[in-house]
Amino acid sequence: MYICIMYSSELIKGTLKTIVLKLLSETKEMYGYEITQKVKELTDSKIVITEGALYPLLHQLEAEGVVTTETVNIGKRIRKYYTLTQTGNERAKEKLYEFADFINTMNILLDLKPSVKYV
Amino acid sequence: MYICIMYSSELIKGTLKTIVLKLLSETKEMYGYEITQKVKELTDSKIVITEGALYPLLHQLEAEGVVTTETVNIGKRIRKYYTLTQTGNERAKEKLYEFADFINTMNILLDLKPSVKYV
DNA sequence: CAAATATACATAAGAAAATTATGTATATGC
DNA sequence: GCATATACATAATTTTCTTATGTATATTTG
Repeated sequence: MYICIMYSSELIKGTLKTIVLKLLSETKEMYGYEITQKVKELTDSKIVITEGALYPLLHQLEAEGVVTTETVNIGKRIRKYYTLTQTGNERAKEKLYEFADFINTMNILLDLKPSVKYV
Repeated sequence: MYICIMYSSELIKGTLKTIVLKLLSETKEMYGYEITQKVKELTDSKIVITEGALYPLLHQLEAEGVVTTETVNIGKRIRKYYTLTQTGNERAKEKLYEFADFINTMNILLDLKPSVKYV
């Protein structure tokens, strides 16, 4: 499952794309399994991305020209590396900015403080 | 539409219940239309709740025993007031706590600072 | 060294939650 | 009088994720 222990799944919907774009904007090249492990590690297993959610998204991003892929043979197994295109880098920035703004709005609405800064 | 100008719809999915429960936990009694207007006002029209999203949710919450309703006649029109039950109050607290924790996790993951406090 | 677990991809059926559209009706402001 | 606001409701469709299934190689552990 996309979310494992902590959060009700409905809460997370729609953040997957933002998460993936952010990770790819930091680490030039990543493959699917690597992304799932990185998220698990960074969130202390609070957010666990499933393959059923991730792979279709990655394929969609490729179809949209947001990422390009390179398939590499690791022994007899394959590994598919994803890299952001120029469009992808802009998209990542937009998504992050949008998310930060959304958090600010939610903080005001739900009366949580302080607010998030995104520079 | 649920979201009007600012945010991509996917980002907001799943936050509606949290928003509604929070508002009801602050203002004993609210009716549907009032909730849509309050959210619009508090978010400066960045988040706009649609009837198609709100009413089914309110009905669901009633079926679950989270809220009780009271129908009042305003002239020849009806107004349906929603009030949190005891269960509902607990649910509201849980949802808010969960959301605050989720925001913290996302801040770490997306490297946004500072984090949100929920006491 | 066999079995369990981890690595690594993929897709398809179904569920959940919203969008979009439609419907009904009264009240108010210009 | 007409447009907009108030106030409810539901139904078809879409999006996005969950759950399940499938294939296959690599590594760890008892």
